[in-house]
Amino acid sequence: MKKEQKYAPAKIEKKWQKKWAAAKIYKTKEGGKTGNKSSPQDKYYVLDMFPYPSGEGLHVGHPKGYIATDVVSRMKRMQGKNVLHPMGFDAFGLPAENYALKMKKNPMDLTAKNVKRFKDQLEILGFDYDWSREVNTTDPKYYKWTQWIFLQLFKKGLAYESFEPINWCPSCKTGLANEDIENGRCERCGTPVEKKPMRQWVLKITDYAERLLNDLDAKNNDGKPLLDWPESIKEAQRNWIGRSEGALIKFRFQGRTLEVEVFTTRPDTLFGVTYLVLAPEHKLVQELLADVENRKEVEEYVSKARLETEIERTDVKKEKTGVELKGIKAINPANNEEVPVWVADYVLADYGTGAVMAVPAHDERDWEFAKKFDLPIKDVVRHVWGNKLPNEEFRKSVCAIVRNKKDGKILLLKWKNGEKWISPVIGGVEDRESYEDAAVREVLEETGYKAKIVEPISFEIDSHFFATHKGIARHRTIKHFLLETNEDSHVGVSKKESEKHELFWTTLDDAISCITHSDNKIGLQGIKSGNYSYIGEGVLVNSGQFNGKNSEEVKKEITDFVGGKWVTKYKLRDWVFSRQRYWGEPIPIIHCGKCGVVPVPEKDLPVKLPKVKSYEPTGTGESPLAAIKNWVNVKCSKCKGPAKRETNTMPQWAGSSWYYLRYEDPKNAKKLVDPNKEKYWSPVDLYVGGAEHATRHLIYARFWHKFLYDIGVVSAIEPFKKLQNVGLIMGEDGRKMSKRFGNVVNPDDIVNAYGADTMRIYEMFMGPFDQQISWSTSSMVGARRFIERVWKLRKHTASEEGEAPTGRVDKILHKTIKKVTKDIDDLKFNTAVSSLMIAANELEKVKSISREQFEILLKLLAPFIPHVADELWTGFGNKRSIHVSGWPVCDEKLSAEEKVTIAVQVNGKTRGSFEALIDIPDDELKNKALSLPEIKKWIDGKVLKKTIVVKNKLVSLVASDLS
RNA sequence: GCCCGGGUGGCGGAAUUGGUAGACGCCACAGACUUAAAAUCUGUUGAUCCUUUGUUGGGUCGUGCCGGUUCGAUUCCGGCCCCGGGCACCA
Repeated sequence: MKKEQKYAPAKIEKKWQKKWAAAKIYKTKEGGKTGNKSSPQDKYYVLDMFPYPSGEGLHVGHPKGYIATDVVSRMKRMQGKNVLHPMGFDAFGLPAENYALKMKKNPMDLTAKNVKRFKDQLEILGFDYDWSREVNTTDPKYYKWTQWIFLQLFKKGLAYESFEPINWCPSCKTGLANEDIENGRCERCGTPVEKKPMRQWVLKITDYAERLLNDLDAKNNDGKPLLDWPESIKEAQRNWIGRSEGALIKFRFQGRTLEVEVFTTRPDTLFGVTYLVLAPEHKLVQELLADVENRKEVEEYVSKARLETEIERTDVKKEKTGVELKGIKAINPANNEEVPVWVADYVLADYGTGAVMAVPAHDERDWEFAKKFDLPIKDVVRHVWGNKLPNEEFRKSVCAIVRNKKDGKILLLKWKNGEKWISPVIGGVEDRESYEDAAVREVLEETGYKAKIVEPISFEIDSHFFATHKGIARHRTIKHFLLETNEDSHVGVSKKESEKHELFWTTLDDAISCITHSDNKIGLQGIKSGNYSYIGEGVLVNSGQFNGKNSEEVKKEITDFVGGKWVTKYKLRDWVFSRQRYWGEPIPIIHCGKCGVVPVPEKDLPVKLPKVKSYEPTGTGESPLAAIKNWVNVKCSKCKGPAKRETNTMPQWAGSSWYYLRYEDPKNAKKLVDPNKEKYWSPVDLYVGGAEHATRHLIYARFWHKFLYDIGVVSAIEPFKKLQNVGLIMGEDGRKMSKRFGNVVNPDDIVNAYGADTMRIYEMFMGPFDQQISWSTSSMVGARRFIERVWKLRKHTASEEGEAPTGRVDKILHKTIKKVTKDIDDLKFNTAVSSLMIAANELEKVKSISREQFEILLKLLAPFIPHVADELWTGFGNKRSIHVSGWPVCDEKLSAEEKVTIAVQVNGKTRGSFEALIDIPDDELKNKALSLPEIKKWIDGKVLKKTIVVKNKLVSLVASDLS
């Protein structure tokens, strides 16, 4: 080794990348029976979400996840695992196609170029991918199997043609899946999505909803979760799948045989139904139309609703609209009451049955609708406060909220009874007096204000409580009212009343927070929200034989009573799988005039995507492929008669739904994956990628995997054992890195200026891996300094006959081995790097270290800074690369501390500390603590009341004054 | 609105069966080296008050806010506020 060789990353990095490639040290050994004999316990499959090679190129944020898997895979390899760490490209789909259209290039050529550029950019970072296993979703050898999976789905009835209206992006000119929509807009281009009826292929993902949901919480035999995934991703999937249980209940129509079925999660409120609502698209609307008195009005409403975009339609703030089907009445099966039937767009056609029973008293949306159209509101669930008490005295009472007409302030009473109560006007209802009269009378008596009732706010609520000031248990039935008054209507108040409480005016918000009893707040909360429906649980009233029962407990009983069915519904929709675009896998289907829909025989796969001159989307519901006559026109594979190919293509998410399996056996021409190899490698042990894939890629892949499991292609029920999210790297200005903001940092520039190793270790060090964080080039220099110090540390090594290794060095090293190993396993790279820095700092302080000791440090560093590590490693004369050497193992004996610092606290505050041998008895620690001068100072003249000793940690003394 | 994360110095962050808050790094400041600068090395670096001017020693406060449990709370409990994300007219 030359003595004063300077650290020059540019020189060593290229050199090592070539050497590694030449020596094939990262080539994965074959698994399974066909391969080596290593057992599945020795394998480790670590996977990145493969990139979508856009034309934009990389910024420093993109490789962060790849660096992490690289670190993990390198450690696992050194630990003797058979590591599979592959990389490939997801290149079909809208983004590439739109970009190609913009650039006026063929997407096929452009994709090849982008992939090349992407690979070059990845290569300079020194990753350990086994490129011999590279996959590309646009390669016919690959998409042959994507098409094959589609055929299997078709055979099982899980791929079907549908003519239902779907989401259509008028700008991208294609249909979209529910998952491709963000707040009513196309996720790609932001254009508001329209509903468009058209023929399309749909995958029945809803058949798997239950399993997709349940397996999120499944446990292994050892009680650990089957999916070691971030809770946020699991939660996002639960929300997306959106399971809810409820009842299907049939309503007959007055004077006809027709029935309508509604779905409700609240069959307990059935007696409170005051009208029925059908979605505008509901079939029955058309069927009933002939007998509807206001037919024209209804028709107009329905066609208007069809034209609305998703955004207009689902805007929560929008006022409710609807039209009554005049002359049509439905019959409530619970009490045979006739209720009107309405059409309104607040009912969604594609959830539940597209029809709902409206219970305005107990549903906010129905309440709003009923208020607007002046429909009756019938209370059937009574809100109850507190539990029934013995010997209750029953009272009907009112809670009168008085509002000042001028400034909207609310009148409250501050009670002088010593309990510090604050309440609105409350009082009992006299015999033969109405609630309304009582409210007005009480306000006048207690406050001296003449007030008028504006509206009742709630139905009766029940309150059970113990009136401490009177010493009796009470049961009140309370009704809240809103009244209005103005200051000049004050007529004075009796002395008796003014002794009881004083009056004050305050704002609505303030009133809600200062009222002392929550049963008196309900009215005010209703006024604040503008909605007086009660959606909580309670006791049934006005519900015939079910009166007095708890609403939660009575749900199934009422369902049975009316012959309803208890069912489970999901928000998850079937996966709209057709795209009317060029750049995707052709759907392997033939349409024959005689035979109908015919699957392409498996032996004819792949159905290759033909080269075309014009791949502009047509917007007609046909893809550009429809124009290629010699491709479209084929012989029917059944009857050999003239037929046409399906011209729709698959969505972007098709190829990525199974690619992880192909890495296990990338060249297999006969099978998607060899079962032995699949058994050996599956599942993926660690999967790293962005959280934005929570409800698309990760749901689709789980769905396909479960299907492949069902048809015996794969052996595990879930594809990805552990999932780790990578946090975005933002620009230095805290915004997303984007050309638009001019804050893009290019990895090539960073590597040129500082070296790949510096960029790698900095990205691992900058913060918790899964957290979003801003790039900081100035912070990164610390990483470069650290590498320089390690570089210099090599001079620190003693010559062969040098000094004997000290215990201190071994202790530092073995503690570091333990920490770094655990941290990498837990993907806490920032603290792993931090402990490596600490170790290097410590080693610098020591006079000299042995070669073996330095090599331990190098091995721990190797996953993070592979080039420097190998350069220094071979500098010591090692022949084989450090990356195929063994990972150090912590020797607990060497890493154990014999001395610890004991903290001493007096009355909970740390007042001193001392060094002590490990594990010495409590008594000795206590005595030593008491003898310290800085401690004596605090306990002199006091009585020691208690002593707490925590082994190897602290002594806590509790002392108090003598008196 | 519902659900899931999170809130710690000038900055990124560390510390979890409750036990010395601020590891590690950046920035900043001071010193060494240098004709000089850069680089490098050494040291200081939460706020505030007292003491010292023999240059140090010590007190109080401090992990979003308020309250509670405890000898002791960033950590546990109750109530709020703010930020990020998911879902949202899903009956």
